[in-house]
Formats: sequence, C-alpha cells, structure tokens
Amino acid sequence: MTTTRFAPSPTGYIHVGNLRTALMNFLIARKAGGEFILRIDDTDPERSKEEYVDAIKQDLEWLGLTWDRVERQSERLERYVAAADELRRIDRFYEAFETPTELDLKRKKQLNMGKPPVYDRAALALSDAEKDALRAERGNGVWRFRLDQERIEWNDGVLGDISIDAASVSDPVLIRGDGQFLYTLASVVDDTEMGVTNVVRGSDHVTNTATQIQIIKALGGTVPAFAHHSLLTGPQGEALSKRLGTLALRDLREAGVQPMALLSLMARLGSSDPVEVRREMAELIEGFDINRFGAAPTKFDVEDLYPLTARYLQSLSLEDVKVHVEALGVPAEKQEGFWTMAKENITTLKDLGEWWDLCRDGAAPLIAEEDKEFIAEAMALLPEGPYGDDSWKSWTTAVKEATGRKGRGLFMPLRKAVTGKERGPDMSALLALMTVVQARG
RNA sequence: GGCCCGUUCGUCUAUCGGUUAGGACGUCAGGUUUUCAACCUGAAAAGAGGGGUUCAACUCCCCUACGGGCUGCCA
Repeated sequence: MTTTRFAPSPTGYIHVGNLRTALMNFLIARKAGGEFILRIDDTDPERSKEEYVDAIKQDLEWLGLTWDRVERQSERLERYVAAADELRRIDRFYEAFETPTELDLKRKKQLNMGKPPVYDRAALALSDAEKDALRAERGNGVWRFRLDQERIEWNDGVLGDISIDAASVSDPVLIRGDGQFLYTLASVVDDTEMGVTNVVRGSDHVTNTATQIQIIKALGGTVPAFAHHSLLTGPQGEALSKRLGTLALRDLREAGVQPMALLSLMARLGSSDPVEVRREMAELIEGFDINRFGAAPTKFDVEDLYPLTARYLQSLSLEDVKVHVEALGVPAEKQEGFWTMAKENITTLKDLGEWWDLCRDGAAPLIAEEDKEFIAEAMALLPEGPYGDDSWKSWTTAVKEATGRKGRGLFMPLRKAVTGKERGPDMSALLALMTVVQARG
C-alpha cells in the first residue's frame, strides 16, 4: 500500500513551504488510495510545543488535508533505542567525544587548507581505555553512524538520478551527548516501521537522503521512493525563509485566502500543469503527478493567491456562503440577489461588507466638475428608494431622454454618483438592492 | 572552499539532436456587453555566456557566470 507522511516538527506555525510538502504527500496517498500519516517530529522537548501541534492540526484541517493516523516521535523512543542497539551490534555506530568547539575548529582548519569540512573519524581510532577516560572526563559522547565510503545512488522522483559520494559527507550524529535522538535516526526508523513507501520532501534534504539510505539498509529496512521538490523562493528569487513571517498559513487564512485557492496553486506551481482554480480536492488529487515538477527553485508570490481566491468565490452559490452573507445582516429575500451581484466584485469574503454597506446606506457621491449639472438633472429624475429590478433601466432611460447622453458618458457619471466608485457590480443589480442614494440629497 | 541540483517568454513550464521553440497565467490591442467586471479574438514575449561533439545542438560533453540547497550534538 502506498503510504506517505507529513512530518512537521512543532516548533512554529506551518507556512506555504511546509504546505507544499504536506500537500504533495497527501495527494500521492489519496490518489493511490493509500494512507497519509501526520507524524509529529517532536524529539526535541526543548523546542517542541503542544501549542504548535494544535496549530498544525488546525491549519491542515482548514485546508482539508485529513490524515489517517497521527504518530508522535516522543512516544516512540524505545524504537530508537532498539535501532541504536542494532547499529552498535553490527558495528556501524561509534561514540565520539569532540566538543562542539573542537569540531568547529577542525572544520575551520579543513576549510583553510582547502579541504572539505568532513568529520575526520578520529574517534574511530579510540581504544576502549581512551573512550572510558574521555567519558569520565567529558561525559557521554555523541553516537555517529559509520558511513560506507561509496557512492550512494537513487532515482529521485523529481531530480532524476542522483549520486552522492559518502566520502564527501560526515558520519552523521544520530544521538546527542545528552542522549537525545536526532531527526535522521528517528525519521529513518519511523519511515521503515510505519511502512512509508513514498517520501516527498524539500530538496534541503537531499544530502540527508544519501546517509539515510545507508542507515535504512543497515537496519534491514526497505528504501522508500524519494522525491525532493525544489524550494520556494520569493518573487525576486530570494530565499523564502526571509519572508516566512507573513506566509504562515494562519496569516493567509486571516487575510481571507480561500483554502481551494491556496491548494490549487500549491498543487501545481512548479509543475508543467497549468495553475487553475479547482472547486474540489478530488480534482487536485486526480491530476497530480510528482514527476511533472521541475528541479529548479520555484518563485512564489503571495499576491497570486488573491486572483485565485476571487475566481474561486465567483464559482460559489449562495448556499456555500450563506453564513457570511447572513452575518452581514442581509435580509433573507435579498440574499440571493446580493450574492449574485457582489461575488463578481470581491477578492475575499471580507470585501462583501463594503457592498452591503453601499446597498444599505448608499455612498458619498463622486462627481466630476463637468458632470455637476448632469448629475443634478439626473438625480431629479430618480425616485426615492428603496429600488427594484427595473429602477436602473427606467431611470437611465429617463435620464437619456432628458439629457441626450448615452453609452459610457451616460453610465459612468451615474455609477460614480451612486456608488462613489468607478468600478463595481452591474448597476442594474446593484441599484435594485439599494435603499438610499446619497447623491439624491 | 567541498558536495548536490538547477538556468527556455514577466511567471510556471513543454521539447527526451532536425519544431514557424508549444501551452498556461500575466501584459497589451481589438471585439462584445447601453456602464464595471466577465467573455471572445489577436498580438508582443524565451533557450545565461563561451568552447566542443555532430550534416544538424535548447537538447549531448566541458568551462565560466549566476541561482538554490547541504556542509549542525537543527529539522
């Protein structure tokens, strides 16, 4: 069975970058009729917060990314202990005692000499007596996985054939000095034991993947299919991490972005498929193919979400938005007409209020100097509100006869005088919903 | 510095040696709608640079430049 997972660490709110990863994994699982696991990577008790766990779930629920199972790494520590024992047993694990400062110094030296900053495996040469001495002096060391120094290759779902020389990578630390298990080990153990078949993640994990493949094999697991999608950049190509502050999912929700608009973009951006707003998740699932994504960094512009949101809203019926319309206080008999009129002229649902205000209270007129006389004449011909379906037609016909104006020269000044704006809904539909025209005096 | 990946219209991309380099979004211009929007039609718009290989290169190879990632007792 196809099994995928989204594995956020609850150290903050999730943002568009995380969403892209989550969505891809979700779509793959759903398309294959498989299982989608939400795995909370909370091995770090210092930084993990329950509040973020809840927030992540809320954000995913808002988007309809339902998971079949929740797993928490903090509840699986004994599995990691077992894996560590196994690695020791097969002699792929060794304890090292360098302090962070020492390691830092080593790296700097290597760089100065033009050498790659790879851990020199000095600890491998330590005798048991030396280890005991170091342990007594410095406490427990870290545990590193001993890489086989060979080329590690895999066929990546996005990147194609990848080959990384293990000699260019340091033996990864899997257990910290304080005994805490690190991401690389926990992730590998979980993926293997949970039967994860497809791992989609950002290309920032490419090098990890090389070492993880060796660990998986060492533990006797099956290597899943890997796909590393490119990372999102800002519109100028700058690293997105600099802008993530405004790109948390909850901020987008707060700004009025519609889930399907966001999902439609994230499910296709960076692929060869066109970005089109979809009404249903099923359509996104149906058309998704990870192989159609490119390896180059993808520019993402938050602003693109708003036209998509607007389009999505246009496709909705009153039923879909009834609560919002009702919340504005639109009387039942006017709701249908109001939504039909307003939906073409809003970007987010937040804009709805503005149009209802106009219907209820009218608006301060916008009258050009040269139109003053014309508007005065026209307003004299406008009966008192409330208005109905024929009001606009009969009024403009009368104004046309009285003034001889027609076309844009007739309608635009009237639109501005009635609504106070140059752009807006169909005037016939709008006036029918209005109660007061302020320009009438 | 080392390793990995990348670079085609403004944007996301197609092209698996021979194409008028295609599409989508955006932009612009017409049309339609008695007004806005929508819609229809059309247009402008691209192979980072330099070397090779080849009858033929966007496509394969090398170099350079640029972009992204990794190079943690983070994930």
